[in-house]
Amino acid sequence: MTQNFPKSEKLKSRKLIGKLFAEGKSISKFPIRLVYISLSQGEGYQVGVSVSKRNFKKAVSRNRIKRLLREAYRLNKHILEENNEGAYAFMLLYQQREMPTFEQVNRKVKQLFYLFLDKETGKATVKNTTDDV
RNA sequence: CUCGCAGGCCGUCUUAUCGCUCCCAAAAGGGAGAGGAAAGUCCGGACACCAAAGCGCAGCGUAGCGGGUAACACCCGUCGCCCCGAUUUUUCGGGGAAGGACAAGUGCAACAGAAAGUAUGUACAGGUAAGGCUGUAGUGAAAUCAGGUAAACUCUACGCGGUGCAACGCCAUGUAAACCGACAUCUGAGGGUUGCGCGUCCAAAUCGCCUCAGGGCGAGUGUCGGAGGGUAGGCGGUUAGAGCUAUCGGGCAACCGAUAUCCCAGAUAAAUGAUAAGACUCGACAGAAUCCGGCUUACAGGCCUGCAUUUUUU
Repeated sequence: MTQNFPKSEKLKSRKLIGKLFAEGKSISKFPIRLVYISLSQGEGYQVGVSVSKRNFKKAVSRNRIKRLLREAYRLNKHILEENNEGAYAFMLLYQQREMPTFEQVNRKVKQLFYLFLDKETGKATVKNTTDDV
């Protein structure tokens, strides 16, 4: 399985991001929220991350959390690729005021991905979401 | 060695695995990758565009003298002033600041005092035709002294055009075409223009018909508004520069010159990270966004230099 995060998987189009927030569905596993939308063309995932300036005034803190979110995606994206072949745009949002550890972010992102698979594919996932500690 | 003041410097490190951005390479692979403040956006520039890049007013900035610089409100030197310490009849050392003009006008001034700016008129003495007319006393920093005050208005001198890389250039493209309304067509609708004014600039094309000869109507053209309908991508600008380091020379210094050497982030929903292990003094403030020079603010801990001070030893 691959654990890289090349440019082609980064959500870059301003237009697509606008569409994502306007029309996308969302699932939440506090303090992280996943907004996603199915893409009609292309394949694979395009992923962006975001932290509100309101919750973290300092750029250093926002950078830190965005890096943790990207890292969590990179290490867990095999969960998505093994179970779903569609094309999606993702936006991961961090919605708390406290600085998390990598382990906290990693766990929540994993849970979110399983929730996403349940919802989109309907099939039972390999792992249960609740006992994942 | 103790405590204090001033100035300067550094600002976690090492290894492994998995990643990110840029560059080199056909590939394998290799190389580089946040700060002293990257911050606040407060000054000064470079660079780019804008019409008369014109003038006046307004507005803003600066303020001993000399120097440095691309430039400055910054830096250096120096004079005067103020404060502290030593010395004592004059110096030395350290520190501080927003240091042009109150003899143009206006304003302001605690306490004391009869009276504090159009000045006032107590006591004693002197003097007069008469009178605070004169002196002294008294209050106060100051009592017609050309009073004080310009981090008060103001005045003087000098300087300042505006907007900022979301500038700007190129490619792609729909502020499109068609439609409706109003106004105008050189006696000009309207537009451009920095806060205002003046000035200046841009701006349409005429044709047909009717006529009582003034003009009228229509088409075209132009402008404004309505409605309609998008894009929001790519490349350049964009990192080799008032550049870094070293040596020598000039200068009290800021700084300048010469030679050698090095290439040192370049992202764009936006790279520089994650995990594991280890070390120690246990890691603060904090993330480049066109680029430089300053200022200001934030900052755990550590180091160095100078001055003063206390103590010990020789």
